[in-house]
Amino acid sequence: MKKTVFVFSALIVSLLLLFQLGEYSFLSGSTSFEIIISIIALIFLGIGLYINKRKNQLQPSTASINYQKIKVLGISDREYEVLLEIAQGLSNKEIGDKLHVSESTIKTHVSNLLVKLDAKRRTQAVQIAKELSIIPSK
Amino acid sequence: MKKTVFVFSALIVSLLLLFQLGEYSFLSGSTSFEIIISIIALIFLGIGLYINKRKNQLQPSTASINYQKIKVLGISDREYEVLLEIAQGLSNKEIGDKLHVSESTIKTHVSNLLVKLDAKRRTQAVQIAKELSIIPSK
DNA sequence: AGCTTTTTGGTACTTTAGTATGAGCAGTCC
DNA sequence: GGACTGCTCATACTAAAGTACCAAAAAGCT
Repeated sequence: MKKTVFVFSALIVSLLLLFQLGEYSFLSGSTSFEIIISIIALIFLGIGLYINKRKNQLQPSTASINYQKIKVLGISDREYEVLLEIAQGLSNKEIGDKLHVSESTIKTHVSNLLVKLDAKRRTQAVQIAKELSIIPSK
Repeated sequence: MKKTVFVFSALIVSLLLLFQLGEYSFLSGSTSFEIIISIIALIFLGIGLYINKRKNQLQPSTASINYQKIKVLGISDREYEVLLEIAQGLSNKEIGDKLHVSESTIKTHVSNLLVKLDAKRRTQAVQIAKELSIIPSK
């Protein structure tokens, strides 16, 4: 991928040089115009790619969560919090400690989550939740 | 790869068109210079963002698995198979049926995996494995 | 062939997960 | 104020998951 980009970039640059040095620029009689166009084109291409990089770096964590689907499934705020902790691999006891409630409460939440996500196990619930993009995939 | 070639081909073509347009506008006298510049800027910004999108769509699925790390951790082929099934949310019994071995065998594999991945639970093992990029994140 | 690793399987046991049911409490909605 | 929803917690139970330890084929390596 990177090599291809580099090769084509080099191709474009050489094309520009050809226009500059070749007969085309002679016929048009306007040497400076193409230079300006090229520079602007490259600058804005660079800007587009920069936004790309920015987005790529931000998205994996933010990765558009489908809040609409959470509502449709009837998952409450607290249940969703528990779901996130399950995805982190915590036990019911650990989640209870983290959210300052008893293990019993977590068990209730988990049980409700399994029904709402149509899962048999917490591992399956996590998989389904990621498939539905209601929790980040990493 | 093919898409990248296509994108850059389109880029070159649009460059040629712009030169043509530039030539024409100069010959015809005084077409607004700023408008041409703006159009060029927008087109190339669009191209940059298009490359962005393609990259974003390709990466999650291709998401290079770190086979090196699997070896370093000493995870065997069979253990890795089991790990993938765990990530899919299957129970030990279900994995056993799928791989045509007993539940006991799967338990042994899982136990070994937990040690090698330094996890306490299978959910945590999945999380760690995804963090280390040794299994796909979705 | 001899050695090592992997894969397989078992028993016995502890721990965690999940189900079913009931119940109290706070806030919201007519 | 009653109905409703969400959050909390408990008990009692069943079902998985996980540990520890052992052992024997199967496959790889030298």
